[in-house]
Amino acid sequence: MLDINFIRQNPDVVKKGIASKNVNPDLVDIFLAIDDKWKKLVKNSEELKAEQKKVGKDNIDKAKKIKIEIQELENLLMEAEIERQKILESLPNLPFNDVPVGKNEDDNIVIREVGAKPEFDFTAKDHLELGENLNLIEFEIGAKVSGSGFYYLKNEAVLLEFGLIRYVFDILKEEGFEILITPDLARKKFYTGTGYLPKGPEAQIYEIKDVDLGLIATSEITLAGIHSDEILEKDDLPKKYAGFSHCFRMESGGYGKYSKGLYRVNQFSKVEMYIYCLPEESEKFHKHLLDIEEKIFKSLIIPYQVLEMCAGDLGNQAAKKYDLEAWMPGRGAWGEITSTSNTTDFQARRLNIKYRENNKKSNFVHTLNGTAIALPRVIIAILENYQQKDGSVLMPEVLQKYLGFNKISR
RNA sequence: GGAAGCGUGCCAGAGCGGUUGAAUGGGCCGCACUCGAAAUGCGGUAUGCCGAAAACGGCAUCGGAGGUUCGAAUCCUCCCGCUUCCGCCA
Repeated sequence: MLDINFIRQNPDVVKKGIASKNVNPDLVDIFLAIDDKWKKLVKNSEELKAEQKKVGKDNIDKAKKIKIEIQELENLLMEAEIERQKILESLPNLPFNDVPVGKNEDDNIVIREVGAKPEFDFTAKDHLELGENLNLIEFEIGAKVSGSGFYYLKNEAVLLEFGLIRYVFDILKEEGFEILITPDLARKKFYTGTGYLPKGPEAQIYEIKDVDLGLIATSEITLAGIHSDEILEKDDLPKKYAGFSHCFRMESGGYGKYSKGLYRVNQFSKVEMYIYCLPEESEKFHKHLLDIEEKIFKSLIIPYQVLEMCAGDLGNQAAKKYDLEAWMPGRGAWGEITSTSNTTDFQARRLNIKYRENNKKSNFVHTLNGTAIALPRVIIAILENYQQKDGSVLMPEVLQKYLGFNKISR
């Protein structure tokens, strides 16, 4: 959510910013018009209430009449308020000035490429074939029991998932994160609060019938919720959390040739990093998150490239965002494996997360998120990059002590 | 899942229909006392919004959302959370 005062004072800056995210800049004028109307209604109704209070002490009949007037005004005020809030919540966060200009993912910038792509003297298989041959992944039973988009991991793939999680948690503890396993379900106010229902209701969240709960799409939701409606002490910042959860996404509709397999699924495991910090430090911590992501993939020896997202591909909440894409030989293309965003005070304002220094005035914190490890996609990358001519798959060296084996073969 | 109780400011804790944004104590911040400190005394100590250049004025907020009333922290309904007892389970 943007700062109302900032919009009032800098309408042109806001227009320019949201236009760069492909959002209609006229929304700003529409917002200001309704905001103006709202202000007038507030003034009128507050004056009447003050009158009512005064009069009620010695003239109850007159106060009763005022009450009726107030009710009429309050109805109008409520309408204006809902409309105003709706527009406000539809405005995306503004991109930083140094974010590349661009319309969509085609305009993202490759900052660097790290690691050498493997060269095979045989025809590389994709993870589907490897998974089947090595008895690691079962899609058909997943579809039978839970529907398409669900799968069972089997045998070494199970151990690989747990080994990766353990490995990553060791790194994150070292980097000063508090490690957590979060709930897989959260109340609606949280999965809307972090903006995961941006366009219309229930876009990609599974909701539980008859209760105010939905399956989270990422533990960003549960991590951001930890300090909602709190005022943190300045000295306690930054707060760095790394949370494991299962993630659930409906992903209804097709995504073409990459729909098959583990790349886009309805349920997966993920460790997410989340930082609450002082506004002046968020750019520093964004770099920190990107560094950790790169450290993980460097150590796993998986070739990747770092992308800086252009304004048009930033999404609703981010002021700046980097993705890591791993090389996936099975498709002969890069595939997204992490994403880290600086959401500045956009989430904090919506979730009401502030900090205060001694008795000074409080202010909104900045929040950042980044993928530490999204399991299925990393499993794809490992299977495909580490495959051998004989059909077996070697394990990254750093994982071996977590796995208890160094190779998967039949 | 059933029953009962509870939810007030940074904390503890009063208030249970009307000058109560909220007694009292603690904490914290000033000031005084002191060579300095402790103790003591005095003063201050919420947030959001609207209006004002400002001083300041107004409105809202006592878990959340509604309702009753001229008026609600106080009465009613629903929801959330906590505690205790019973049931059930890993």
